[in-house]
Parts: sequence; structure tokens; C-alpha cells
Amino acid sequence: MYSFTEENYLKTIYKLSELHSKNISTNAIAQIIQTKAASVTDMVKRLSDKKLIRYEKYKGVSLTEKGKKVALDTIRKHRIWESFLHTKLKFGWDEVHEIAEQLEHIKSEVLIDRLDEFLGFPTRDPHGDPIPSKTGSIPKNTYKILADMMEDEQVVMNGVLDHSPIFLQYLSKLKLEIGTVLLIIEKIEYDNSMTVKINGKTVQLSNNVTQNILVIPDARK
Amino acid sequence: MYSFTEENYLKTIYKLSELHSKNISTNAIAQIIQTKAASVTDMVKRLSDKKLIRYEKYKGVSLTEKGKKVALDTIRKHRIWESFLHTKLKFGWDEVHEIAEQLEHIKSEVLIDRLDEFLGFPTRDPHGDPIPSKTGSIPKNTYKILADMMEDEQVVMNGVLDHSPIFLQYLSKLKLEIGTVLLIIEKIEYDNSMTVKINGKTVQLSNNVTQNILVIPDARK
DNA sequence: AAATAAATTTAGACTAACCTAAAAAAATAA
DNA sequence: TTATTTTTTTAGGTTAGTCTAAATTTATTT
Repeated sequence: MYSFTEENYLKTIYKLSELHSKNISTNAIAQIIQTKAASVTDMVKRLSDKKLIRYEKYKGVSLTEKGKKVALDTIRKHRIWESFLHTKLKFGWDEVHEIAEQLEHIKSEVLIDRLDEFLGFPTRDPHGDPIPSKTGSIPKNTYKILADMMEDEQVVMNGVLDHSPIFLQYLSKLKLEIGTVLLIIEKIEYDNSMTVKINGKTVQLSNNVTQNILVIPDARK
Repeated sequence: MYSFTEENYLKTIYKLSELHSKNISTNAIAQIIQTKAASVTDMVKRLSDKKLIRYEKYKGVSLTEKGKKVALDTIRKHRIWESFLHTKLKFGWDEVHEIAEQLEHIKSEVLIDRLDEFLGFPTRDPHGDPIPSKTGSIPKNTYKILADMMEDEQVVMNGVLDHSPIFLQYLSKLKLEIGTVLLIIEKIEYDNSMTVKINGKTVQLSNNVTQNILVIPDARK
């Protein structure tokens, strides 16, 4: 059984690996875990001793299969709990992360299985992120970034890259949530902003926003 | 905010206080927390520094109002989670305690409020134990012990004193659960056992068992 | 390629929560 | 009431996870 801290390190390394694919640096981990680089070096040595990661001094770390399994298991729990909080307890998508950060460390395999069943085996969490299966398989995202779409295309919002409450609250205010249909009216070259139509309403989205929204082309169009 | 360990100590002291009403000894705590007396002395000093308990060397401890609040809050969370596990996730009453031991330490007031609401504001957990209110009030048990009832009385099972899985599983096997109606057929003086009728079936209950079952007189009789 | 800057690791300390072994106090028995 | 047993506390250590400050390695400039 692994500690809260160990699970958090492994989860963080997994997420960073998804983005950078290279070896993950001590500093990158420190920034996310909100700790000091020296503490990360310490922890990373212990995780390496337990064969959960590969670590070479000054060269960064990467997950072993064993470590990846623990990371995916933790992410699975996190996302199932988020789904529970959202669909059953009516928490907003901007509120679920923080509580799930705690719940993901509860030790009980049967608990998460029952919860999964209770929720009807969801495949995505409230932010559109895929929920890893029990065996640790996770569907690759085939989503596109809204910023890359063309004028006149119609797309369906399917996820976000930025999970911060502020960003999510802003999207909620725009009535922009998972499943919302977007029509791209115009792309402004000057600042890379975008004019889109959401439920009949025309709104202006900055590049900062469109870079963090994941979409798929709308089948209906 | 208090640590898992602190909450567990306070909860334990509260429960022991309910039973003995006197000052609680180091050894009694050690036995329940599954630790050594020396460790308890350590912890008890720290809890005393934080004004959560009153502690005098060699004289045992008692909760302050502040400590009692934390204890009741933890018990509230424990019992609400147990109710959730039982009524929504279909865990047996012998299975809920262990998982709730972890869940009770999740830090979020709104989470427990939402869960409470989701469950329809239950007043008792799956073992019949009362759930403390948000303000920390808890109904006094007016239940009687089955062993003390008279021949020919009809009673309703309303709780247990022994919460061990083995005992609870035994009761389940007898189809004896919260709400079950019992008719006392005969009390055997020799070994203080009891012959009772449960749903038309006659069974023999040892003194050990009847001492751990809480009942109320059946209104229907 | 040397100098400087940035990232990483080491060394040494801290805290919470635990431990064992020995000492001290309280309770019980003779 | 003294002697013995039991309970509790103290003293000194351990581990996980953290920290700061200094040393070392790697990366970047000039």
C-alpha cells in the first residue's frame, strides 16, 4: 500500500509525462507538488528504491510499469469521485477537484468498484477527462484544440486543458460546458481571438481561452 | 484543521467517556488505538497543549468542549459515510465501519452537508447508532438491552453494542437486523440464554449475544 | 572556452507519530 | 504498612516527509 504522498508524486509524474514525454525534472515536480526541489530529490530516491520510477541523478525521472499502474489507479479514483461529486452531490465542475484530491487516496478496491457501478460506469469525468479502466487502460484523446479550428466549422466542446476553478467558472458564465455546440464565426488574426456562437449568442473568446478548450467536429454539421 | 491521528484520539476518548464517564486512562486509549502507552502519553500532551483535552499526569484525560466538538464532528462524518455505504453502495453493516474509518477524515464541511442531504438527513447509521447533528447534539439512547427484557415481551431490535464484523455477520445469519421484531419465549436461568421468535422462527440466543442487542418495546403489542 | 546562471543534490535539522527500555508513581496484596 | 504488581511517564531512537543553506553539476552566455 502506498502513502498519500507517494501516490501524489506518481500521479504528478504521470501527468507531466503525458505533456512532455521526456524525463521529468525535479523542479517541474516541485512546482506542482508545491514543495522544494530538495524534498523532491529525497522522495524520488525512495520511489526509485521501490522500483516505482527510474531515476538517474541530474537526469530526471520516468515511471516504471509498476509506478504507472499506481498513478493510473489514483487518477481513476480521482475521476470517479469527481463524477460522484458532480452527478450525485451537485458540486460544480470547478469544485470537484479539491475534494477528490483527498478522496482519491481512500484505500478500498471494492469501494471504487461499487461507486463506479453506482454511477453507471462513467467513461469521462466532469471536465471531459477519460477515466482509466480497472486494468489501467485509458483512451487517447482525439480531441482538437478550439484555437486550431477553422472559420465556419461547428464543434462540440469536449474537455478543457486548464482545470483551474477561475477558468471553469468563466466558462460556466458563458454557458460553455461539456456538450455545448460552438459555431466559429470569425478568427481575428491580430490577437488570435475568436468570435463564436454559443446557443445563439455571439461571444468573443481570447486566445488564452481557446487554447484551453478541447472540441470535436460536430457530427450534425 | 486536525490530523487523522488527532481526530482518532479524540473520537476514542469520547467513546470511552460515554462508557466510563470517569477520566480516561492512557492504557485504555492505547488498547483501542492499537498503540503503546508511551505513544499515548506523547499524544495526550500535545492534545492538551491544544486545549482539546484536560490532562493531569497519572490522572487520565477528559475532553474539553473544543475537543468534544471535534470528536462529535468526526463521529457525525463516520456515521453519515456508513449510511451512504450501506444505503447507496449496498455494503453490509459488517463492512461499512472499516471504510468509514478512512472517509471520516476527509476535510470538507460542505461535502458532508451535501451527503447528508443526498441521504435524506438520516438520524441513525446502519448499526442503529445516532448521528450527531451539525451543532454536535446527539440523542441519548433510551434503548434497553435484550438480556434485561421479560418473558412474553415483544420488542424491536434497534441497535448493537458490539460492532465487530463477526457479531454482525452472526446476526445477519439469524435474520436479525435493525427493525426486526422479537418475541421473548423463554429466559433460561442456568446460562442466561434466551429463546426468542424471529419472523416465526424460534432461535436460542446466548447471554453473550443478548447483552449486545439493543431493543425497544414493540408499540404493536 | 571560460564565466555566469540555473538546476539539482547533499548535508544537516525539524516535526509528527511512533517505538523500546528504564524509571517513577499509583494501586493492590500481604 | 511495607512489599509487590501494574500503570504511567521519561529518555532516547526511528521513519516519512519536509525544510534551508551550501556544494555540485549542467546549461547558457559571452
